[in-house]
Amino acid sequence: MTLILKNIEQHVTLTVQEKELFLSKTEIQTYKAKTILLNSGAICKHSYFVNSGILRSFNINDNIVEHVLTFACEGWWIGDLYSLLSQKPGNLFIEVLEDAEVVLLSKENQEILYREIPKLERFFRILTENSLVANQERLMDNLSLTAEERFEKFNKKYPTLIQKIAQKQIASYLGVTPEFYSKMKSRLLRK
Amino acid sequence: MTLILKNIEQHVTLTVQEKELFLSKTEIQTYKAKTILLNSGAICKHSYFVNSGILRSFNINDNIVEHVLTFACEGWWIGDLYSLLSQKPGNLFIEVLEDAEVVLLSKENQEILYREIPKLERFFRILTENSLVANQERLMDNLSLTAEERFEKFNKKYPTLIQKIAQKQIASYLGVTPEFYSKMKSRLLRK
DNA sequence: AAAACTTCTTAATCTAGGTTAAGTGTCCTT
DNA sequence: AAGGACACTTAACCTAGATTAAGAAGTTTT
Repeated sequence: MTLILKNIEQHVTLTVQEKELFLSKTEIQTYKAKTILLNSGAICKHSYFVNSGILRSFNINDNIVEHVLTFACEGWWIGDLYSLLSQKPGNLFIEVLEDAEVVLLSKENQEILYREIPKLERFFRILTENSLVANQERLMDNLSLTAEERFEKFNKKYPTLIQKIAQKQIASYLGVTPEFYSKMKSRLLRK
Repeated sequence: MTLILKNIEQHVTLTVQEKELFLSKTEIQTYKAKTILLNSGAICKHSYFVNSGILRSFNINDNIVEHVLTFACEGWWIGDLYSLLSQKPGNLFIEVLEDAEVVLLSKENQEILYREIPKLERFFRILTENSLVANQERLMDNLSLTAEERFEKFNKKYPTLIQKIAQKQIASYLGVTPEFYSKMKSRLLRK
């Protein structure tokens, strides 16, 4: 259960009281695979931290095609940041891909915690900075690499994910169709 | 000159002393168009805030093709966040597109300011959150929209930029070749 | 353990956007 | 004001990846 505290203490140090206060403002839930934690069009009320299992966030465009924005495994945060910050309806779905235990931190409690434990401003600043760096890299990769190059990079970066989740999810993350993903994979295996 | 203070005060309130301290840790420079402020392979030492003019950040892949990550006009921040945070050599160039006046904030001074004015943790957290939201939207747009749709969205979002900078820059931001951009533009005009 | 569903594979065909190339316009330089 | 370097356009042709379709292989449900 202290996974989330370990996560925080990678960047800032908390006192025992602060840890207790933090935990008192969170809530733990378990969810079965296929559960939808957030629907497109809804307002995102929580940040989610994954204790175990796998979640994903994705949107669906006019053509009814899904596109994965993020996967979140053990020790990762996930949410619809746009909706969470603006408290307006978002475009993202958040779904459980593999039975999961999740820590929920509501927006209100997050704001209370910023006031009570200012160090958490620093923690979430660093967390967000790291996400932004990763996102910028992915954006540039999508602009400048071929699907095959992105696939190989993904393989190296998340070797365990590939065994755990459906191919179509990875295809969707990479921005290709499942058919093309399959073709690409067999082409690479033949080498 | 107080543009940067106005920018900060959109999210947090500073005392007169804090404002003075902040400004004392920054430096103003003017640059001619085509000046390179940061080279790929170099370590990024500063965050840049644009008082006037236009900058861009971009990378260059193996094929010698440029891809624009960001434009920054009056009132925007720019930098190579990856390199700035890690203090490792980055992949981005930062270049002046239109004669500019820029506020430089060094990484060391930024860290001093975090210590002296903890509210700035909050400011930069919010700034980074907003960048991340914008980046995530752009990423999803690149995955799910056609070049034409991205072009129209860009038009609506940054109507003034289009008059000011070369078409090839916008093409590069959208992820298409200048030739295709030109074709697309005349196709849209014919409607 | 059969039915029903979903995922994955393979292959033929199609298209958004890339490449190459040649010509025109524009704006720095000197 | 002439020359040179870019920036933009147009057009013919090309390709990475999409679409469609149909079958095979797992999974889940009953």
